Amino acid sequence: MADDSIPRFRYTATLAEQIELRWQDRWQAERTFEAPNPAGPMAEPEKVAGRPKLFVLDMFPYPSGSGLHVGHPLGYIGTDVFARYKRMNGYNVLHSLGYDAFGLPAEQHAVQTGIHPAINTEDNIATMRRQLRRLGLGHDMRRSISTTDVGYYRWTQWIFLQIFNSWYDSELDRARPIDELIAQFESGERATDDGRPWSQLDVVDRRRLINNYRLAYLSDAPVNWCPALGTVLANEEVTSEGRSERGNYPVFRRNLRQWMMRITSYADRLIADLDRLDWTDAIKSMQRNWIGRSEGARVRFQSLVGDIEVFTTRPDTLFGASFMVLAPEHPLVDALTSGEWPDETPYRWTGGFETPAAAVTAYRQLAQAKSEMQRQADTRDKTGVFVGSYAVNPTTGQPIPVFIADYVLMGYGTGAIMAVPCGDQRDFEFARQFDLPIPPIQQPSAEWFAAQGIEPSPDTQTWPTAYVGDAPYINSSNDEVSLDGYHSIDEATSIINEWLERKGFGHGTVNYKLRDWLFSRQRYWGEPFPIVYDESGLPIGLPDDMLPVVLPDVDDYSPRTFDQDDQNSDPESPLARAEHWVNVELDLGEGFRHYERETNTMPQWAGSCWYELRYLDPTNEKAFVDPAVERYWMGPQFDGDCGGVDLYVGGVEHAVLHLLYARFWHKVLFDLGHVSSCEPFRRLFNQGYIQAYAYKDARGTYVDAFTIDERGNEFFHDGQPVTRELGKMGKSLKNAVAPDDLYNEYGADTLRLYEMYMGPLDASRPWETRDVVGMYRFLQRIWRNYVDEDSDGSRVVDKPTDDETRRLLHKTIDGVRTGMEELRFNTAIAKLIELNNHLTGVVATHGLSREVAEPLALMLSPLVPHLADELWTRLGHDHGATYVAFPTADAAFLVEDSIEYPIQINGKLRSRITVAATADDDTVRAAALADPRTLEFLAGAEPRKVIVVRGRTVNIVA
RNA sequence: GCGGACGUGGCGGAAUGGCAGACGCGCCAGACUUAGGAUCUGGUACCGCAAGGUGUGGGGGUUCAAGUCCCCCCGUCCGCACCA
Repeated sequence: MADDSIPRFRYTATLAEQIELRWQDRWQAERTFEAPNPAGPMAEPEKVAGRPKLFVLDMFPYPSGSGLHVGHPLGYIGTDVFARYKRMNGYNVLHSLGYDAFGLPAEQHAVQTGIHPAINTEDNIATMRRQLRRLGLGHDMRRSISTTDVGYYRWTQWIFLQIFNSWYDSELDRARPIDELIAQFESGERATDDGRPWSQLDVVDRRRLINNYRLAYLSDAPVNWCPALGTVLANEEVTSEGRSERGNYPVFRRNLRQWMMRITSYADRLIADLDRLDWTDAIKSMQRNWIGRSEGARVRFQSLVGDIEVFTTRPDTLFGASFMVLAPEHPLVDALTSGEWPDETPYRWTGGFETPAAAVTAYRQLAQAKSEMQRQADTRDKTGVFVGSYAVNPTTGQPIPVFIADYVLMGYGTGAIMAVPCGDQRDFEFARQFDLPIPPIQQPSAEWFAAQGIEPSPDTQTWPTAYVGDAPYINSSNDEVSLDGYHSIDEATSIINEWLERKGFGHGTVNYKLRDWLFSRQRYWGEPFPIVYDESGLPIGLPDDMLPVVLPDVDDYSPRTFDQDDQNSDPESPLARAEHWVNVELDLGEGFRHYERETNTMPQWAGSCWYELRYLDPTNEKAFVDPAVERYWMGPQFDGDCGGVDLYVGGVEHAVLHLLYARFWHKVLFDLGHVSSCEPFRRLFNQGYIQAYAYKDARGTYVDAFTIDERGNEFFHDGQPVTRELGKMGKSLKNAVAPDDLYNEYGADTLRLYEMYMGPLDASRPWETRDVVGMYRFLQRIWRNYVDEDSDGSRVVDKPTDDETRRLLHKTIDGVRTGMEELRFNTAIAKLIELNNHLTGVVATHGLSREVAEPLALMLSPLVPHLADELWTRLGHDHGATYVAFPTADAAFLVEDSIEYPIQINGKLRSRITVAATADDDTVRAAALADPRTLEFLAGAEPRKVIVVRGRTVNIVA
């Protein structure tokens, strides 16, 4: 294309870039997006007064070194459009973007290059800020913190200490300062765990006792040890195959001393408060599933070596418990394993081994090997062995055999179950596998038997499956309690629970899948714990005035990693090598003494648990956030509201971990009175992903997606056929499109507009570079309607527009407002295109009336702010459109003079009539019936019924 | 298996229970052009020359009226997954 063929002042990528860079500089110089606070160093009370506030938040990114692709900023553009729209509606909008910068990639980069991760992180953040700035995002840069800033993580450490110095009062159902617990022990109001009076405990015992109550505590419980990564992992970071989420390495259960957070104390509140949040059902249900609340009972079964406690959701089926199953690693298994097989032990139960001990050992090995083989191909065959001893069913007094089997998991409930084969499908299958009796305790309905294709019968040998559900109980009574004749699970459960409690065999309870949160990692690039140890080996929280505990500079950042299968290896924190840092002399109230620092660091999740709060008051050195500032931006807004961020936008990948952890921390801070909001994120919106086609050759290798020949429905690379699939955009799929390419070709406003136009923000959609041109053409047409392409002169005229255009303008304003409010920018843009298409016809002859030019420029402002500000100032205004009121539709122009009614006969569109908008139903009805086409279709017959829907339609039932 | 979301032209997608397919891409035609990968105008669900008919995964239902509400089935995607 020859350059001289383009009009000099056309809206090209070059012109767009000039406009965009100029406005970006001006916004920065004029501090356009700095949001005033009600108090503190960013206080501008006169700007805050009388305006509603809005806190818009993006899930902050990890500052990757590899650069952005067009998929990354989708959500950021969405929040920017919304924030800009709200600013124009008078809101005081807080919108910023920080960086979640601790974590593995920076550390690995440091190990490889020998450059300190802090330097690399800083570089990456600078790069990312530059790339995002080019998009024209209206962020308050003063608030753009990084989790790795000492000024930030000092408060992460402070919050850790708040959690460490708290306990959960289950009666008041909230966290309280640990001092209040100590006071309860001192006064005797609360008994110590072993009953000894507080005064008789020595200092170390007291500390040990208190430590058991802290919300952050050290535990020797089994944790997930990943030798290949050289660190322990949270349950949430381990896949269902027992491998690491990151890297897919084997993970082993090991007893190691690690920091835990008592998130389980908050399980019920984390579930209950979901009802008060404006989140999608999908995310809420993921959180509920993850917490996994189930109501049931704990029941103790006597055995020769002590009670075996089980958790069951069906205590009503206790009479049918005919055997027990323990997880292979259950602590009672060794004691329960008898010296030899009892008489008449079926051969099948023994696994073919001479002794129970041999069978148990062999089975445990098998179970372990199986979990390492990732339980591929749903081999759900029930396996297990008899341990050679019996327990007693408390309802019947009968001995029942005890098995171990891998279908019972140590990590859930008590790691042991009572097996009720007639009422639980897994137990049923196990019973069938081992020829165990299946005593019937419920009489299913005739319909059930019919559905199974068998005759009704209490003989469970004929049943193809277990029966689960309400049904009359049978064989369910002893001298003291009877369920026989009852037929609802709820009724039977409360009866049996009452009996269990009375007899001391058990009690109703609630069980959760959620476990306490493993909070320590053997990593360098993370927040150091504000914890030291004295000679007792017990942890001591540092006083606030010793914060921050700064991450020491070390020569070797690398974690000690091991062969991925070396499960006997031990974690070793890189910080342990910084001996001068680990060993400190501190005065903690008893004069200077020697202490050793905690050498673990916090997990990457820590920094993202509270960053939204720091945006509010990023420079505060007295507090993590000024309470008045927090109350202003995040406080409850209405009755029953928890408060929190007004709009939080991010991907579903954080549905569980980040959102659960952040809610937990926020609730602790709420309980302790540090924040006024009881939830961090009132409204959560999950943006979709930008997908892109990826192409694989015959060998299954991804090939460059930009050198594909498309012939009909077939695709070729270098002449070879390749297959197409839709995936996430990214380097590994060789289908990433860089924003720079779009800037060069079209400009940032076009890119913004295209991303918003592709579809609703919450849907994923494939990127099509060839579609971008549509938005480019639209902006060019806009430009051409305002500016003469040849002379750069204005085409705007100071005279009123015509009626038709005016009505369309107000309809557009109405539609655009709706789209903006509902985050459906695609429909808002469509309305703007319609208006502009109409204007294109008008402008050629009449010029562009200022009456339309001004509101159109303003409506464009949230979407294409650079172009809009340029047009706005060309209209004679001194400043950009950021704080100019968004146009309001005048209802007078939304009503038409006349309305065209479609006439349906028997629901089918047959004709149209046009009547005055003021016509009442009878008039419309008469006009419809007088319509020649209607008469033709009715062929003289009387209509049975005529329905007139004002302003919509007429339906005639013939 | 359980839970959640969803299914509309060649493609991305629009439709408070009230004219299905707004808007964009692509495609077709025309205008202006030495030229068009610029711009402007018109057309474009499917079948049919037309009149007309058929159409929102499939089947049933509610309703004057269903893409939208209800039931069943099929399919896609996401999460959890031997959770007692």
